[in-house]
Amino acid sequence: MNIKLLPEDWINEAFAMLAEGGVDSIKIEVLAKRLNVTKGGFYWHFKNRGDLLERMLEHWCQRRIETIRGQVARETDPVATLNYLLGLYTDQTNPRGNAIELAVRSWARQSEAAAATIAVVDRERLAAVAGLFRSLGCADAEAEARAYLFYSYCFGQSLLAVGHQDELDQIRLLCGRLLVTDSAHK
Amino acid sequence: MNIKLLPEDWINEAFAMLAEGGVDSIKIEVLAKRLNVTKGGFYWHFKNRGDLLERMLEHWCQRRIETIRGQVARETDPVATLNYLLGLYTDQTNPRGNAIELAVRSWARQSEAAAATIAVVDRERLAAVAGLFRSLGCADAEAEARAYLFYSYCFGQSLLAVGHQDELDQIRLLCGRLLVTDSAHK
DNA sequence: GAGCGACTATACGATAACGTATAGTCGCTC
DNA sequence: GAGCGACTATACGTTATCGTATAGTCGCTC
Repeated sequence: MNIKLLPEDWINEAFAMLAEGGVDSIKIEVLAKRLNVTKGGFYWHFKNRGDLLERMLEHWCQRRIETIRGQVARETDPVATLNYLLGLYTDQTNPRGNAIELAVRSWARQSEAAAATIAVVDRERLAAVAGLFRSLGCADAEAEARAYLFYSYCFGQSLLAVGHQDELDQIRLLCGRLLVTDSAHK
Repeated sequence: MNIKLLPEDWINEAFAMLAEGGVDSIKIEVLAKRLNVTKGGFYWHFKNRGDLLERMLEHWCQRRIETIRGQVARETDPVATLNYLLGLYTDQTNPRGNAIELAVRSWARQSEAAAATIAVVDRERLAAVAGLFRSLGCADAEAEARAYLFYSYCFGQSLLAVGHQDELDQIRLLCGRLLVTDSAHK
């Protein structure tokens, strides 16, 4: 009756659970129930829970790298690209992606494998953004520092729980200026 | 034979577990074992697991507020204070405090109570740091934005997993300049 | 040294999760 | 329409954890 579930489907739903409650909240039977099947199916596709987690990391790593490469490759205006990237983390339009990002990073604090994965992704993203800053005329060291600050801000910001929306919008606008626009005026 | 355990002791050890593995890793029996007693004692001091978690939040909230107030009250040179605060998060000297900070924030994503707690702490800290920036001559809006950027950087930075130590030191030095020193030259 | 308050130790029942085993179903091909 | 590969459903054993109950111990006071 139902269309067959692919490993992708399990992984996707597992990411939803990850976003909602962290790695530890990924329970196989709960996951199966959310997909309206029983856990028997899970063990067809996956060796065990660890296998799922591994494949989630691979999946996430690949997508993140594809995405950042795509975004920078298509770049014409570095400032616009930086502002766009910034928006990915500050906009309320992508709460899920944001939650996943944080959850994976939280996961990395307990798991070597996850830590290794985010290290790969971070290197890629920092290199990409540092490149943008260089094309705005920053020297190598400053470009790297600005990239580092840039991503720290992106992630750290989702950890701060303050302010009302309009107030926040104002603050973030100014932050964007400090992070991006200022670097071009030199 | 053993000196009696106070609720504080339980809470402290629970924070250690929190730092190591997140809220979900706080298991009562494991906690008791780490204190070399059995869980019977736990239920003498605490109504149940939720009670422990609540009291941990209260404890954390109080300490964080005391700390930030103390640090700012004793202030003579705002730049030095800002750099000192920055150091608290970047130095490797306080990995535990850092880990707790992140773990509590991660916890806040699953729990209303934790979210409310960090909101209180964040408000306090942002107000304190914004005050420092104002005393460096920043206008209100800019001071708030800089404070927001400042703390986002602090937390976000512990989420980034890249670079070797010497490289990182260099980057962080520059970030400190972008965040703090620059704001004074206006 | 009896008794009490503040605990700790042990044992228990309940639930939830993991992973396995086994039997069933469904859709496709031949 | 038989058979096969790709799954799903059900049932099971095991372990971890929660919370409770109950009995013990320890140190102090009177």
